[in-house]
Amino acid sequence: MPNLDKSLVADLPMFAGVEPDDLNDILREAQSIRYQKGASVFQQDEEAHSFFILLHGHLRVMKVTPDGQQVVVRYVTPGEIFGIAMAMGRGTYPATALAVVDSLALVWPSAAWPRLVAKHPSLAVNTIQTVGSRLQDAHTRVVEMSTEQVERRVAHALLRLAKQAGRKGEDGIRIDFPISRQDVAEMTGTTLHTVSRILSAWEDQGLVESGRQRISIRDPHKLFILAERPSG
Amino acid sequence: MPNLDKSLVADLPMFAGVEPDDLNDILREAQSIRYQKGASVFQQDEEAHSFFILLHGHLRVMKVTPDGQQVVVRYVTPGEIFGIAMAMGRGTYPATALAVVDSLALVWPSAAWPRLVAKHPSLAVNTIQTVGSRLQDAHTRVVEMSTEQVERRVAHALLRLAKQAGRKGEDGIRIDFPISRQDVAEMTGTTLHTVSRILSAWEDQGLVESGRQRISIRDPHKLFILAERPSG
DNA sequence: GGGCTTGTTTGATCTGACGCAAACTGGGAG
DNA sequence: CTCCCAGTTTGCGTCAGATCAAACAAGCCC
Repeated sequence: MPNLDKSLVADLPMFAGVEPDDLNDILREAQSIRYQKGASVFQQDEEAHSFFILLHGHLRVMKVTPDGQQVVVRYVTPGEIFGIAMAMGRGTYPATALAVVDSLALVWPSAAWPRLVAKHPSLAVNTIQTVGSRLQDAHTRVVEMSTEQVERRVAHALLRLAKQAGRKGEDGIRIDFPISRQDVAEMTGTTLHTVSRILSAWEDQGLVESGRQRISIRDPHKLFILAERPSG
Repeated sequence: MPNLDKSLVADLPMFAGVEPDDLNDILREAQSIRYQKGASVFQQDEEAHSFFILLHGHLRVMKVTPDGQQVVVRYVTPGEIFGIAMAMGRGTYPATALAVVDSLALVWPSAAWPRLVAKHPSLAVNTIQTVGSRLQDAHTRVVEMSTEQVERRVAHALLRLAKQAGRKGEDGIRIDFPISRQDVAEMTGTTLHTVSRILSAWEDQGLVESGRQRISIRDPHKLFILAERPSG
């Protein structure tokens, strides 16, 4: 993995507790690959040949049902490890990852994983924490889907997006990659029509400002109230 | 951990690749504790003082929302590790675990985890796989909640219960612990009323046979068809 | 810059499932 | 054996949100 600023990578949670020398050893086996906007990084059910760390850009991870419906599992933000299907004991990827903007990732062959983990036990510990926190997120989402109605689910989704990919601008916190009504619908288990109606209503109230594949949160606090309040 | 048949424990997936001597080392730090039906093993938001392996019985793991609604996260079956909040980097349990029948578990202090993992790297590898497979399950559930309507969600839930806690009887596959309509509702994000209606209909069609806190699947194949078919 | 594609808005209608309410029943406690 | 309670069944009215349908707009390509 030539010509890459290691100081950035060294601070990632995945490499916490890893000595600089060991880090070099780990990075030596990786290559960096660019993905153009719209390109797929890996496909659902494809053999899990590699695992990755995102350096730049944003990915959408989604699952497709047998009858063609899509569900957005999550968005990957820089610094995150992803595609670790092999480490989780699977032979294939459980979902598809797509670059929503031009992106750059470190890529290791899955075959390197057992060796790396054996040599650098911190990796295993950090991976447990990473996967564990994703499990929490997934459970949170199950709880939301079970108990909240659509408007609040959308509010929660937007707040989450703002936290992990929000960029402060003059019109509030803007989600830093193109995202459509359809995408939000696939994150919250509803339809683009309903999302559109909700965003229109929020726009009238001055809560958000949005357009074609673009959402900014003007009033995060009010949105938060709306997300938490049983019926507000 | 005195007087326990180690041969049973040795075959658990969590201890795959662990040498017998090492296993003794691990088990030495555990104690076994009994939980009466209805007793809580740990509580949501409580400090994560211990982690566990279930030896006998069944636990219901659930989350409670701020406004008091419950969601069943999963049922724990014998052989499974649970309560590993600490390993996942959390200080408190994210959910409550309740014994639905008299149960028996091995219990380790959470403080022992780092030491055990450091000494027996297989534990970390196995834990990643365990947590990973739970993450898959959770994502599957999110997809179901997003794309399927209630009847199919209930069908999937029952099939899953049958697979992990089914006991063959004369009236089909019976779920091996007391489970109410309310419980099924909390697993599928619906109400006990709707579950009751669905089960009644299925009973008329000879798909299931059920009663007070008791469900048997008479015709798993037809139920499976119903669960998978877009509109059957 | 004109046309086309892709995403968005908004209206009208329909319905699955929820909420409420009330009756019913299995099985344990005394 | 009877009472009682928790769990279950079932009917009915209602509504959040899906579905269907159509017009509309922002970019992008040529």
